[in-house]
Amino acid sequence: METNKVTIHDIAKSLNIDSSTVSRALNDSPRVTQKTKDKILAKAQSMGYQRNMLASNLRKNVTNSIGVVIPRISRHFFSSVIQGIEETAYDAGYSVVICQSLEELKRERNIIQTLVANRVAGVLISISMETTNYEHFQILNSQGIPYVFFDRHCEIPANNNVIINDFKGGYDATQHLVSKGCKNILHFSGPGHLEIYKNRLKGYKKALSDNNILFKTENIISSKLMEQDGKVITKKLMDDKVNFDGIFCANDQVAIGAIKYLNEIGVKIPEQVAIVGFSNEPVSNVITPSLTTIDQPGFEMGIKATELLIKNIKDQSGTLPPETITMETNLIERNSSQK
Amino acid sequence: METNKVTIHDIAKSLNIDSSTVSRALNDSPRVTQKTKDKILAKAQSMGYQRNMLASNLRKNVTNSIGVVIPRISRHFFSSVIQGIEETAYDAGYSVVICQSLEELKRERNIIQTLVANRVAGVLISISMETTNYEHFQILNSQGIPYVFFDRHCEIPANNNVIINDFKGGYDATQHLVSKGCKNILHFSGPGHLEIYKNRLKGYKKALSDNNILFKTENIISSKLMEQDGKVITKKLMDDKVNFDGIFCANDQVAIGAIKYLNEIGVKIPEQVAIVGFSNEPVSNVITPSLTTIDQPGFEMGIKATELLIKNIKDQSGTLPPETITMETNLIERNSSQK
DNA sequence: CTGTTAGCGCGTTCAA
DNA sequence: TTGAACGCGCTAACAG
Repeated sequence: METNKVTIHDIAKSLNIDSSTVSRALNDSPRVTQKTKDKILAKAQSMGYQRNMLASNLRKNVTNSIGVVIPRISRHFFSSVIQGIEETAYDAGYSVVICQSLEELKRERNIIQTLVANRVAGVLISISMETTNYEHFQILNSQGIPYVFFDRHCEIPANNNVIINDFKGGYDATQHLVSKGCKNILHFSGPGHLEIYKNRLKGYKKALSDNNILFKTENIISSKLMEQDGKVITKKLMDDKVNFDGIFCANDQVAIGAIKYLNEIGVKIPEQVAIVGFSNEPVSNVITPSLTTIDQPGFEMGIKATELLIKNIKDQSGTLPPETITMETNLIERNSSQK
Repeated sequence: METNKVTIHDIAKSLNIDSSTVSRALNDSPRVTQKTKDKILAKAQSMGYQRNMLASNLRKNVTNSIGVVIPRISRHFFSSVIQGIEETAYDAGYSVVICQSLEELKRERNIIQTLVANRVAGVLISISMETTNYEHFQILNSQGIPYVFFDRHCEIPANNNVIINDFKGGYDATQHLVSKGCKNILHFSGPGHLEIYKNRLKGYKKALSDNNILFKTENIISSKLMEQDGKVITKKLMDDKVNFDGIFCANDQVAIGAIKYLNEIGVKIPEQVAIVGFSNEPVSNVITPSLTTIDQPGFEMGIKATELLIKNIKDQSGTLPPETITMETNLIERNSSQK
């Protein structure tokens, strides 16, 4: 047990040089001759040396981990973002620690604390639905830990953000429904304090006004956008015999709930009712007539966010200006002929 | 910048005691009076002390992280397992590092190396489809790092495993199809070297023989079980006009591929054809007549595996006998009346 | 370019 | 029960 006890001192001793030179060589410092570097690397290899990351971390007071804070890993959108994060981070030599807030502010605070205590190199954050104040992120500033918001960002402009063009997404979704002949379009919206849902709503309003359709407040139905919400909302709509010919859903969960409920009660979704969600895979498996989705590029978003974060981590001066990257959605119209 | 520089020395100094006593108190050692303990804890609180995990890790030569090695995070089954892992680990004070092998042996080896170098407290593993030898896991033994296989385990019995009763799952699936009247049931199986697929196949064979149905080798179609495989296989079957009245799919991906292809070419899946997969959510969203699934308890599996791992981490003696926990699947018959 | 020296902050010996 | 002292393995500062 416990083999691998080779330290830089061992390899220094066997080469009659100093351990600090070995350290420099292993870190590819320019302050070592290529010749001695080669010698040291060869020796290290042959002795089966492996750097003790714990000691290295302590000395540098930082780890090679990137913390990721998301509401839920099981949401398809987030797991595809993580796919992008993982690949980018892995290639750059970082490992990824994933933490779920489960949409609770309390947990989110806790997670940030833990990540700071573990001296992560940087943090990627998509805030929870409960998050209305952002004080807990200040600790990252005070500790000099760079961070990037993605998707669910906060309205503070002085941050690094990688976000979706939610306004255009909402606009496209609504415009699509209008062009399909819908006159009375409902919007299942999210919590009013989250930027992304505010912007999707703005897009919805703009598309209506551009088409000379009157905006009605009662057509906006806000919820936490869980699948269950979709069911409950749709049930109430049907029970109340509310008149509508289109729904623009602000996310996939609520859309799935709505479709499932309609299926359950045996209501055939007519061609002219279209449901537009904001994430790909899960909705695409729910077969309805004329289903169209506004897909978010989750994977690419993960890559962009990680690249931006790493750029900030690598930056020595700490004076990089805050940056906001906006990504576009894709409207995907599905074949309505499938049964 | 860089506030929080409170160390055990600072709090020792302000109390006129030694830092070692503070260390003991903070670790709740029995070798400190309750009175001084209280005093120290109060002071630590008021000074805003936070343990430096990096230093602690170095000294103990182990972190409080659990490594998880899985093929793909975006597979629904794995993300539900992770949900269980996360919750259990979090409650026990561990953080979770997720690593994806992407079904590549090379990456899997690499990951194990990295986890060892980072001195994780333990590892949870579901092996890749390429993994046919298990030497790279020996390094965990030699370093004294406990590990547990879940779902995709290897045939080595002297390990900790949390597995599905795949034999019974395969049996139940096949029996279900037979009882629905199927006489000629195909089986979409996985790589022959993986235990789980071998066992599902055994269950299939047993159910056939119990029903006096002749087993035919040509009814077994093996692949890597990706969605694309399901499409390709089904296309070939249809093109070749192969005669069958039921399919037992060894996972959800391949089932989705099959169903999607049939949808694409406009073939209505007749009532007597049932497709049985091995994971829940994604398939449940694919609406077909008489779809039945054999659900795996992913979340519970994550909990069990993590509990077993933590038990092994906590064990000082290192002589805990290997343990194998078997979990049962649930056959879920879906309402075939939905269109 | 290389060697010397000095910790990072904690946990654990050994003494008292 | 507490204190003193040491070192985990590495890197950074300062010499030369």
